Amino acid sequence: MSRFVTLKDVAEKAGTTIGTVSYVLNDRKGRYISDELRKKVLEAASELHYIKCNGASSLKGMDRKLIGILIPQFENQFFTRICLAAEDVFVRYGYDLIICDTFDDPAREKDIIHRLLSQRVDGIIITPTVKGAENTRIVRDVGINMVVVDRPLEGMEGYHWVTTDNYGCGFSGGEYLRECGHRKIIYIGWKSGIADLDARETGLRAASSPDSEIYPYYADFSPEAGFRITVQALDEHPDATAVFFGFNIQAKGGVNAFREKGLSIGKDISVMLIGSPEWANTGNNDFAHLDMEELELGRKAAALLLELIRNGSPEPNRVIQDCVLVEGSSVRKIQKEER
Amino acid sequence: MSRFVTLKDVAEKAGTTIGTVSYVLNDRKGRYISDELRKKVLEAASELHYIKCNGASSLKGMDRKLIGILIPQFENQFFTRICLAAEDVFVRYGYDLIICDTFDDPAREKDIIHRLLSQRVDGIIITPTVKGAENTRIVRDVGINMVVVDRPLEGMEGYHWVTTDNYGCGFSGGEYLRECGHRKIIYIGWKSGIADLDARETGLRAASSPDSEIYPYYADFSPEAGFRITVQALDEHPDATAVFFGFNIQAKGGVNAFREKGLSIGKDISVMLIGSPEWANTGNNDFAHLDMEELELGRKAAALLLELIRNGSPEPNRVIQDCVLVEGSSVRKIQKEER
DNA sequence: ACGGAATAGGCAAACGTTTGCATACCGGTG
DNA sequence: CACCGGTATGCAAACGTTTGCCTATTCCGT
Repeated sequence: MSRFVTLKDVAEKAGTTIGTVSYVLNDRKGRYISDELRKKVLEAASELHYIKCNGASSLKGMDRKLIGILIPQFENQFFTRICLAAEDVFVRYGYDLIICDTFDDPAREKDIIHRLLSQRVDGIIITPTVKGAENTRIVRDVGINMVVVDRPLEGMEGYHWVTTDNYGCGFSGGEYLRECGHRKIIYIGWKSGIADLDARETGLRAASSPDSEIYPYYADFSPEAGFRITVQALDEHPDATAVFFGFNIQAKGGVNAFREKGLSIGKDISVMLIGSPEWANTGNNDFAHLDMEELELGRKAAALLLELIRNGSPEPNRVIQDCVLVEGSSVRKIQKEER
Repeated sequence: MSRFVTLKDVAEKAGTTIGTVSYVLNDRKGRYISDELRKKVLEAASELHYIKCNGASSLKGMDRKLIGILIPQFENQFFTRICLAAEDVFVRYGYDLIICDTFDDPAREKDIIHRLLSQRVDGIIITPTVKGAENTRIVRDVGINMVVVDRPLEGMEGYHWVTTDNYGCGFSGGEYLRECGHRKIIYIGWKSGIADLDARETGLRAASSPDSEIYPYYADFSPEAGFRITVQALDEHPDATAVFFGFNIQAKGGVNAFREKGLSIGKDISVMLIGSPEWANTGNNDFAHLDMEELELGRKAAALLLELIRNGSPEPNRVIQDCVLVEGSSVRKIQKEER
């Protein structure tokens, strides 16, 4: 099938031995090599188009130059942006990124982790499923570096974690809606089983004024479910003046419900969401939202993992990143006298 | 650092030798192994949490179980969808996917290809840059299977290629605009240096009626460039009734130009694009567009590559996928008497 | 009783690297 | 001249697998 040039081939052509070739190509010090021979080796390697076999060198304890990243939803821009940013960091240090989609399925997650270990990756970045703590135990056991992003490993201690301020997201959004005069708010959320994510709703409630009414609705983590639940919520609460989407993926379907119901966004109904999908401010859309700056999140996670791989770090790190409120015409400012 | 269990450890615990363990774990036939010993080996492996080292077995000619995919723009949903679909196919066969962003930079592409070969991937899927033919020569030389997606390898023969019908996209769009009565159309395109992509404009022109006017504008492959060029085009051609975006990435910025100029999409100006970014039909947006069905594209490419890896295939394959016209309220139907 | 399957499993060579150890030459110093 | 440190390179063991080649026992038919 495929035929690769090996050190042996290079050594033969340069008239020396594989040991010497290895030293030259890796530019190792602690060994004397004449300029003449070095040049011959380099030439031979280049002429034969020698490409080192990473798998073989990793057997000798070298870096595999491979990082695995597990995300729960590839179609969710929040996660693809994290990957994008991480990849950009890793390539600078010669690492390749294996990107895996768990589809939020714990069984699939377990499987993927196994495969990644089998590839002997140098490190893992993961946004875990509900069973993440259990599934990642093996990673810790074999001693592979890992950084958790976004969601926590529930029931586990002492891991490295880079995340957003979920409570803050909810709170900032709630504050903005309160300031704009909204008192009856539909909240669309996801019952993920991950306590940390529920803080979005908690934050929203905490920021709302005491006389406010929050109508909570929960659906699956998909645009379709978001659409259906939004229609239902609007039907059941025609008095609501605003809809707050806790998750952009549900919002994507949800925002299509208003057209369906003949409601004009920013006039008949105010809409806001957590996250910055590209549709939020493109074309006719101008949605108020909370930017979680996921590019920065990905960069931080990648940098932390690299640090761990290179130097190790005894004490577990935890980084919480603030979110940024972005105003938009999708939220109407209700005058005092209107209420 | 990390400490993995090896075949030797398992063999010791099971009271046998590594050879036998290997046979058992890989379920190789052609060798007799008593049920008793097999059970002991399996138990030992599971208790010790043995995880095979793929790198070592690939040294012996086994599959690396690793596929590389190169795309020019990670932030472009067209490509992320291709990856998403491909990943989904590959995992079913136990392959991991290394996703790499070339940023359309030939030097980076060359670098990435080198790294992937160094990982001894079993196959490569690539949407090449302008220098793709040159940069992928080495892939062919070492005999690694490769499938090209979307753009061609210009100046090269006999490779496997899965692509969309660029001419057809332009033609279908032009036809639709003609039927809706549009005669003065701004075309926003990308001077990529890739002839195949220019067929989009050619198709548009071919479908337009003879008395039509096409105003072509070209910009870089980014939303920002798309925005600027659209503003300029609108300034220079206030008589145009429609704008046709050849590339969704430019369109993303471009569609924000209309708000800026006080033009209402679907009323004052008609807008259409090639591609199906998620913003096109979300919330207030309802853009007519040409769906290239990239999920299907990714699936086909992955399936073809798998086929090549498993069975090989002498004659190079070429698959061209049709695009689908999706109507939308962004295009106004101009009445005869209005003209 | 004997030859030959069939059953069962050990041994060691290879895959492509990295690296410690050994060798060998040279010039200079005591 | 014996010794030493510096220079330059070869040799071979290991890393964790896979697999071809042995050996040894049992069982059956003649």
